[in-house]
Amino acid sequence: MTTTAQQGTTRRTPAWCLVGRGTREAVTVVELDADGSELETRDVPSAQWPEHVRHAEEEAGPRWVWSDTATWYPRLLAAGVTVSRCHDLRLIHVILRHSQLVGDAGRLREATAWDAPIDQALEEPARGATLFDLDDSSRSGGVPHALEEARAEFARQRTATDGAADPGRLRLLLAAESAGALVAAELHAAGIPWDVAEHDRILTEALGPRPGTGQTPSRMAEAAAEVRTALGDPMLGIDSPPKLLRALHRAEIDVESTSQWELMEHDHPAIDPLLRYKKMSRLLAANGWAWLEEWVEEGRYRPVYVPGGVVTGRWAASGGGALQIPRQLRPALRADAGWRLVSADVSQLEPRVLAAMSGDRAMAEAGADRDLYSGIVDAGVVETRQEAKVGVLGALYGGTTGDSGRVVPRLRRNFPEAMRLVDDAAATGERGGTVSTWLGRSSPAPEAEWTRAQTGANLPDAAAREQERARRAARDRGRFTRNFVVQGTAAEWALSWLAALRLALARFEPVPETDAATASGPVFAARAHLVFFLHDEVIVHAPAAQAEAAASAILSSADAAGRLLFPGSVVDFPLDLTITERSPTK
DNA sequence: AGGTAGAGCGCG
DNA sequence: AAAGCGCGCTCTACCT
Repeated sequence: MTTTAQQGTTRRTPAWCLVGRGTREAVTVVELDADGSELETRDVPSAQWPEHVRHAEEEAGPRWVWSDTATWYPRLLAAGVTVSRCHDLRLIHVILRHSQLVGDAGRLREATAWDAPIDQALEEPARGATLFDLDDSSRSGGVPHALEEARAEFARQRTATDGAADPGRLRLLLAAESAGALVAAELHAAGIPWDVAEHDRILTEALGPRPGTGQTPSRMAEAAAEVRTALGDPMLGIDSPPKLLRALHRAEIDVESTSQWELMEHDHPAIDPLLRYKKMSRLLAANGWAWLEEWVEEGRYRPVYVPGGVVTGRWAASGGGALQIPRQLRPALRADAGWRLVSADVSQLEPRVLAAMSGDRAMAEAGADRDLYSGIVDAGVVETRQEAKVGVLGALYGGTTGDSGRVVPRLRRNFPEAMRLVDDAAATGERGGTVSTWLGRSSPAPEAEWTRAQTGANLPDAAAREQERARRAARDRGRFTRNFVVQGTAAEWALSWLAALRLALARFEPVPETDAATASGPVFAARAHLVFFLHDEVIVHAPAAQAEAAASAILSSADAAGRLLFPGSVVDFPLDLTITERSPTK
């Protein structure tokens, strides 16, 4: 146990610092030993709280326990303070409440304020605002920020975790989830460096020059005119699917919907301009000039990331469609002068995760040190890389038709352990059961309506229609649980990767702040930092001199994540990594 | 007028 | 070519 001398007395450094809103205008900090016993409690005036945290970080680097990272951490970041680790009570509550690894969840399973769905709009702390300007109901859907409630919840969570079937595994998940919450707040604070001029250039090239308000860009208007001419309907409202569908039928184009994949199968002079129009219309609506004005400020795009926003454990995002930035606009993501973007994505993360979870040696070998799909071809399982890809995706998603349906049986013969794992997960889901990820995040129980339909369909007098509907619902749920175990474990791998990476980057020596990067704020203008995360992909914004070191950190963090989750596994997680000034379109 | 469902399409 | 999983966002149609 580390000790520090302070004012003549010897003090044990805390393993945990539980913080909560205390008395008026103060944050109460309860320092706890590793075993949870209290060392010291103090009130810190809220104005001095960031300084207190900075000091504690330098001294011991405790794990900060707080109600909700999205509430507490932005205030520290705004004051230029980062923390190494935390325990996010809100996110962890959700995991523990549902996890199959937790035998006796006690009161965690009861509906409480900790379960309230949160208002996902992360509020910027107003200038000079303190935690005391927030009452519990003002955001986070009523998650309690007061000390006593946080303390009681933390105790419940510790009991549940200590008594879990595999506490070590679960603790990894809780730590990774919390680290993700820190990353999410940091990504928002730093912002994505966004080149407005480049974005405008891409829009102008694709759509024509920016039109006046309410006007259609010229190239879109031209395509629309071509469509109307080709369909012989000069007044056609192309943006209305029902009207468009009727016009297509009048022109004897036999489609059931107006979606592009169906249109593409037909040969008619209206099709090409229509597809071009749709593409342009989408770009304009989702990421046009209005988007640019709304979302990019001082060269930074700051989406709100929502850790734990997806049942599988993936993040969601709100604000400008952060997870759907079209490839076309990737070049607008550009490093500041003198800085670089270090981009990395994992090749075939989900199938590799499946190989590791199931211990399928043949699948691990197919991916060893190379493209997994090519490896499946080389192993003689299928003829082409495309077949391998479609087959593997079919295995993960539950595809039964077309090429994927044809290839999956071959995968089942060649990769029996991997296929058994996903097939079992599907079977469990079809029965209404619960499945869990590698680290213990469990799937939600079926809706009452789903269960009712299954029970009803089993009654002797059930109508054939009812039975068919119930069977379809069962298969739908089976595909969901099949994918849940893999998608969810891949999310755990990615969180572990992020967690290791942010700690590695935090150890980089600060550089003198450059004018260029000051838009990222006091913490991030002085060293390499994460600016983007998308399921299996990260981008680090780094001073040119730190770019190589950042690349190494990304690689070694991926390695560490693999070893942490799957000790002894032969499965590797290769990255595609580039150092550029401008993000490549790929 | 205002809320919501569905279509459609972007991302992994 | 999509299919089979998970999302968010914008638009229109349709409801109260």
